Amino acid sequence: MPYIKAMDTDAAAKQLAELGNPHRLEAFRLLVKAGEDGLTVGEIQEHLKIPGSTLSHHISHLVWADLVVQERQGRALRCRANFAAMHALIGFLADECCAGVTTSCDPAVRAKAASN
Amino acid sequence: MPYIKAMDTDAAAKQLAELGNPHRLEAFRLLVKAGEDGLTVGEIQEHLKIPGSTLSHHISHLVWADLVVQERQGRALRCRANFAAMHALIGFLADECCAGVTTSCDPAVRAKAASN
DNA sequence: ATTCAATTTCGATAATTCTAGAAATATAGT
DNA sequence: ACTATATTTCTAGAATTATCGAAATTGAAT
Repeated sequence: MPYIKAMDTDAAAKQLAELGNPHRLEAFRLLVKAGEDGLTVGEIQEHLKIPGSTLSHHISHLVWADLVVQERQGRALRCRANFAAMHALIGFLADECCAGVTTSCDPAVRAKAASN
Repeated sequence: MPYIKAMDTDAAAKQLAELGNPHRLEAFRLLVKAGEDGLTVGEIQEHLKIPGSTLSHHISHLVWADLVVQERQGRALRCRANFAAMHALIGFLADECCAGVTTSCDPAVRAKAASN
């Protein structure tokens, strides 16, 4: 049974490639750390210190790959990591490297591991 | 406690970028499926059906990123997935997305999950 | 030594991605 | 309507990556 839903190689490659850029990976890391609150584009920019147009380009990549979702809040755009997509990607990689086991991102696995 | 060893963002980005190419991801998938036996470059080529020079280029990327190791066997080059590196990468991603839990690639977690 | 087989290196071109300034758009406040 | 803020879109150049044929390398076999 696939973790969330079957992911084909091309979709996984797309997401991996998007995460494979230092600026984008760092931005994504920040968003994960920020959790459900997410961060605005401006807040991300304060950390990355790169021009807005460059950052916007990178974030649009992450959105296009469905790794980040955006929601407008007034004149700011709030970005959030798409945790479900990330879990699916990790599940795909775990399938590749561990021959089908689920990841501990799976609540069921975490519960079992925690019960000790 | 990090999964295998701490991985910095740039190293992770490098590996993610290398896996983020459809040809390379497919080649890596084949190597994972092949397990410890690995595959020769020629065997990989039979599957991918791309020119040898192109394939060689892609494999050298995977080797450079430490995701694949090569060993000469007569006139063939046998390639193997670097499972330890893959585990470390998945561990890094899991840290990013699950706030520090280990992956089920971790034998301890797998044992706990299996004991039910 | 010659030949064959497996793979890499070279070299050139095509395609993609990155970067960032300038202009445009969207929203809120006055 | 005007102004300021937040962010994107446009545009173009620079840099990187992908592709693949041809030539070179490596090792095995005759």
